[in-house]
Amino acid sequence: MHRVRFAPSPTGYLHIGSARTFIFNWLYARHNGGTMILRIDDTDVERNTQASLDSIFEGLKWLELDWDGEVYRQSERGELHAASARQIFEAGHAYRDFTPARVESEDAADSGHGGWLFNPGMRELSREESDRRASAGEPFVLRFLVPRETRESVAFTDLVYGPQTKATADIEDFALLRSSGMPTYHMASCADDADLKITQIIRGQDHLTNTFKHQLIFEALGVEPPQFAHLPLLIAPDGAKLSKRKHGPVVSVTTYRDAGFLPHAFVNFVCLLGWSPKDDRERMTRRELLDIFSLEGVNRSNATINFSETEPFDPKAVWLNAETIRNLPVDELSAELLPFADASFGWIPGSGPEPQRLVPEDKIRRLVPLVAPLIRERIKLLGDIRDAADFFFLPTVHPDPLELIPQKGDAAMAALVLQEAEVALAEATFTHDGLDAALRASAEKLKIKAGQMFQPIRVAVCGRKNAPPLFETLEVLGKDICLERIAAARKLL
RNA sequence: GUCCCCAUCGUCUAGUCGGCCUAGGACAUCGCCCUUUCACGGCGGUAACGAGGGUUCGAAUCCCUCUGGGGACGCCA
Repeated sequence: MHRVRFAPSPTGYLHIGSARTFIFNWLYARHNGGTMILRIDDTDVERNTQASLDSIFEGLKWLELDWDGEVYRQSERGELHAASARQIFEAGHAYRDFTPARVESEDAADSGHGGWLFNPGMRELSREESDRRASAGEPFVLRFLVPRETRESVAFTDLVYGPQTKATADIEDFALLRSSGMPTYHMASCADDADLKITQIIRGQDHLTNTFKHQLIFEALGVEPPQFAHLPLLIAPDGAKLSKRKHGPVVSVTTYRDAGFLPHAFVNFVCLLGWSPKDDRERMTRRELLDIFSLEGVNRSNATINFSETEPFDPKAVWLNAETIRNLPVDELSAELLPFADASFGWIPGSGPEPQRLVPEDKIRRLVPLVAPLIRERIKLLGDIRDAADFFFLPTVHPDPLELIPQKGDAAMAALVLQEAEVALAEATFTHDGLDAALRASAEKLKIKAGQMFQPIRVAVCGRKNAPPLFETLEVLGKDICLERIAAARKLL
């Protein structure tokens, strides 16, 4: 039986690292027919926000990842945590430390405070004195009494990193309960994992050294510790662990969503960071992913995710997204594209808090399925529709007169082409074949190359040189708009 | 500072017990082809075993040292 959990703390939006931890847990659970539990680690009341919690749920919903109904909040399980702490204390594995809290000093970790293990005098306090001071109301933290005298080391076998041991002499007396009575992360997490019968804890490698402490807690609680699998960390191009504070919105899952990533492309990309199917496969469906996922394929070294000021997304993620777009059936792609089209073209830019419609919704709705097949090979993100398809939606285009001039031609040729095009198109059937026949005949008549014929027309109707294939484009635009735009372009010459 | 982890192309990675590795794939990049533009697609190129010692007939693969990188060391999670 496999029971895994995803345990985010709601102190910021859902970021890529957390999403990956979720995905690996999810894959593990689904692959093994296990259960996936969601647990909100919200013991730090100071830093928790509802907005952050919303963002986490929103992100998971977008990724189309589910869990098995059970959602727990640590803040509602205080009694369990307290009881567990009491149990450890009564069993003699913890002691009260009445030392006042250390004041927030910046480099606490490296300013000569190196090998801190415990506060002097506190381990030795007799039970009577400890009880007396506690009942007198003196504040204390409950610390784990690391068994340095009776035991050399703590060991466990990580499912990814293999056998791990750490000398008890290197483990400090960590806190279980704060002076407020609230449990620390270590206490709450282990008490819950034990109570919820979690069998595998799959989490970031930044917890690897914490695991020795957790091992100790489980033992003190008298329960069999779960198995652990630590995942290599995701690091930024600057070499540091990915963090919201340092690297900004690019680490947020919603940033990917808003730019027009498809959920599965994102999941696919994230899976490739620190895990490999070992057979050179890169694009995988969700089905394939969960069929072949295994902790054995998880790597041990950290993975750099590439992004920069100019390219906010890892090029491989973008490629994967483009591939996914190209392989989507037109109707599905259209549905995905619709909100982006509406946001890009539907409204008058900067029309204030109550935006005004620029293009009617039904027009956008009608056009998107026609445009989708023409741009699917030309966009990498759904949001690219804004630049790739503007001329289909916007009422007017503004061609650069210089661009109307064809290769190895001049303004006179452009004028001639447009004049001829106007005549030919007025007669032509607006289908791919009809337009093909009409315009090639025109080129022949003018004794110019097909390309020279097409370029001025393309620029006239699209407003620029780079656009989807001409005939399909003209067909979607329709005769009226094409003739109108060609006439307008002629005036520019 | 103390402890832990890691180390193959720019990036993500393959490399089961050491020989089949003159190190494979993908992205990115460069070139060519296809082509009405842009894309897509096809073909090809550049590009890596951090260093030094061992062990061995033979090491990217095993051991040691160094170096480099990351992480943890909080009454945060």
